[in-house]
Amino acid sequence: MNVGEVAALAGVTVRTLHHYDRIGLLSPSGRTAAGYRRYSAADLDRLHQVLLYRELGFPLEEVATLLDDPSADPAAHLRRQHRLLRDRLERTQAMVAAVEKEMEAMAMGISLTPEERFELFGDWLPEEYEQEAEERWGDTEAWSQSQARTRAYTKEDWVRIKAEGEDVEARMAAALQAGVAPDSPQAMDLAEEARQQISRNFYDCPPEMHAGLGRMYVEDERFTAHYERRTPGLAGWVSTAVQANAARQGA
Amino acid sequence: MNVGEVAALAGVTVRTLHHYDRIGLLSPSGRTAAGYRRYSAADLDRLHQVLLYRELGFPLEEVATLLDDPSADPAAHLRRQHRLLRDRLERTQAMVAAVEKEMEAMAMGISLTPEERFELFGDWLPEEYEQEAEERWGDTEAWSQSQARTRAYTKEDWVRIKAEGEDVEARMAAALQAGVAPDSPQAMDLAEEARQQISRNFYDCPPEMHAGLGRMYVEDERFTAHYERRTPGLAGWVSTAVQANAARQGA
DNA sequence: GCACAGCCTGACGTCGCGTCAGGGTCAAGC
DNA sequence: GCTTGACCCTGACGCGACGTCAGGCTGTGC
Repeated sequence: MNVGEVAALAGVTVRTLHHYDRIGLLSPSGRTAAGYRRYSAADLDRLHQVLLYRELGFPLEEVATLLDDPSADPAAHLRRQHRLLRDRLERTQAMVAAVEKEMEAMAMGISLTPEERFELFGDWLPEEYEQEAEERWGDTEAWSQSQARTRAYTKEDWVRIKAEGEDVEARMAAALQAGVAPDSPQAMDLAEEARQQISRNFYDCPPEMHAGLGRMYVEDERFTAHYERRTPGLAGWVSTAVQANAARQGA
Repeated sequence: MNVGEVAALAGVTVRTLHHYDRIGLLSPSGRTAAGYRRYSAADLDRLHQVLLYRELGFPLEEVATLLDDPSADPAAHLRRQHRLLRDRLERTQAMVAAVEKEMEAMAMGISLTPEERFELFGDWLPEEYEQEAEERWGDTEAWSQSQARTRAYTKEDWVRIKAEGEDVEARMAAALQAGVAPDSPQAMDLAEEARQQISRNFYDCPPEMHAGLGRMYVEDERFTAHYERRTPGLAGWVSTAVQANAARQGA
């Protein structure tokens, strides 16, 4: 792909891509004879990561070191991005609540003190700090353990993990065909097994998050197709089971 | 207050305040004989607005015109901030969902297409655009009408509005003392009346938002005190009634 | 074969501050 | 009354992440 196409796809300007090339953050993997930049699928992948981290407030130099860190596999990036995004979500919710509070205070004729108003800004570590905390977290045992966990997978590990996943999926398909209701305890147990498998092998997946994934299984055709290829109706069955299981866990 | 104190309170640097002074965005209302900047409560108020709009991605110059616009009263700013924050909330939720989708895709061995990955960035109007849309919205009839609505209040209007609020509160207190259950239809009707009053006189307050306010009545001592001063137990009663009413409306 | 969109490389401009430098101010303690 | 150390002032330069020309080459549809 040429710069213009990439820029349009990613929602950035051509100048931005030039800039990323110049500073070595994202150099296209090829050039035409005339010197035109040519971006590969892998380049797009990297650009995606860059834009995510950039939106999360990281300076570009920092982004480069993050992405070039050989000890960070894709799963590690996803985990970090997920955590940072959830932090941001919390912060935004707090700000919405604060504004609603002010609205209500106005309607009731109460006036808030400056301290109350600045609460959000005061004890808020600006986004730069997030990465600092992130770096510190990065050195913690739990983190590096979980990181080491996925990184240390050998080819055989992957085969085993794949097989585990296959196994649960097959048992779900069998249950569906045997007429087991997706909100039955048996189905929920299978869903729970799948959840724990994800948590063990990939990333921490609390019930609430698993419920979100369950919804996606029927909303996103890619995932629907994955299940439907095995057995028609399986996507919906798994989706319901996963959500029922999450509800059972109190999510 | 001196610059240092203000900076500490607001979570910004002294240099930032100097900068805002230089560009005329926020000039302290006074100086000491020695030239020290002295910030009043009104200055703090303005700083608060500045920081909010800044965090929402507005360039400082834009912030200045927004805040100096004589046709925008405090309520108008709150409404705008509320809308922008809710947009941001939605966007962040979408990003969280996207990352979770990628995590799951990885676990399932599916790989997403670049188009899917860039969806978020593609059709997303970067925050600058928000203000543009905002400005366009700003010229729409509905908006200027509602803006004119609050701005046009005379002193008598305020007295009337205050009286309206007093009236509903008094009837709520009476209901409480008469032993009316806060989740009874009668209580919910009073809550609904209060909600419509807010929507009429101040800002659009859908049931869902009203429910959030209801929670605040018991969580925030300022609002709790407002109700408890009138009648002990009223804060909790109103809170329950408001939330029950919101639930009744399907929120 | 030519118009016109798209690509290239400098190079300078901008925004929102960070970071000195060089010097006055103020409250506390001796 | 004098020092000391924290706090304040005004320039002035620097920086990150691009925006915005300028001047010139490339690729394609008619």
